[in-house]
Amino acid sequence: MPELPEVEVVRRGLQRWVAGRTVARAEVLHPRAIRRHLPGAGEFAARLEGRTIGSAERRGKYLWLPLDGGDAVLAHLGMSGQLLVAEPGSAPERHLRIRLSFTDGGPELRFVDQRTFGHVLVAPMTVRLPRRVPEPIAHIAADPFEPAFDDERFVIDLRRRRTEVKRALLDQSLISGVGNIYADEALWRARLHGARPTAALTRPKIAELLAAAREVMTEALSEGGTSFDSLYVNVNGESGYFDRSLAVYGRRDQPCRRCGAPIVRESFMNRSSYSCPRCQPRPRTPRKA
DNA sequence: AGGACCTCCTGTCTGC
DNA sequence: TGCAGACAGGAGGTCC
Repeated sequence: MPELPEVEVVRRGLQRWVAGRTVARAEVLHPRAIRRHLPGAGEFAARLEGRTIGSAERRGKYLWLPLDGGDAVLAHLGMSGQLLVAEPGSAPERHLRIRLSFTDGGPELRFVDQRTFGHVLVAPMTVRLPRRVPEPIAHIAADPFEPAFDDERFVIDLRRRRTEVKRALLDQSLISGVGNIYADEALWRARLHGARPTAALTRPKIAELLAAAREVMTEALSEGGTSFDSLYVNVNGESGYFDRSLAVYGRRDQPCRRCGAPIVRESFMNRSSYSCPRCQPRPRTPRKA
């Protein structure tokens, strides 16, 4: 559920609470949480203990903490992941998966994740410019708030795809940070149905869609990030969410805030898409029967 | 090789 | 009441 704005809230929390601190001990309480760290839990802990965290970085929905020595702790929150700051010795959360304690004896960093779609690993950094990122996410595109994001490139690449526009928005190798909620919100703002073929979109329409995505995520961030299920909490354990501002997501049968037509829910890739049937008409020629 | 679908996972909610 | 099934969905893997 956490998308770019929610992850950015977490990043800011990490920057405040763990940057500059040295890891004393790393405990893995559930092996699935480090399943992408192929050498396993013992090596994961050994790679962390004694290392000092430099800062907190983000690209799209990925977070990382550069370590002295050149590699980084990389994390993805998945659906339900939380990074919590907690007093040492305080009661473990029900779904506590990883715990980092620090040499200064201050607050621990805990990775808590009910559905275990999230993961954490330690990895080297790429050397590729303009921005060095952890190797496992070298294929993840810049997010639309990074200086490295190229609007003109995005327009060209999107039109080159032979797919539907919502699928393209969710494709993290084209643009990162956009998930199901903000994809639906951006499409509503741009008055586009998610099933519209990307190749048929005009350049101005794509620019409008990109602007809408930036707007909706900027607004979400200004409200502290959003998350519907109570699972999402920011790094300090404080819940953040932004549901009042959503125009379509989760609003089936409620009136469109623009035209009053009842919002419809459609099935999409085993999940949901919400849209206004009047403002965002389905394409006339469906790609599939 | 790009695009589409499958799967992982657990807690909550709905309907019979 | 209880249980089965739907639902939430990011992203890597796999298949075509």
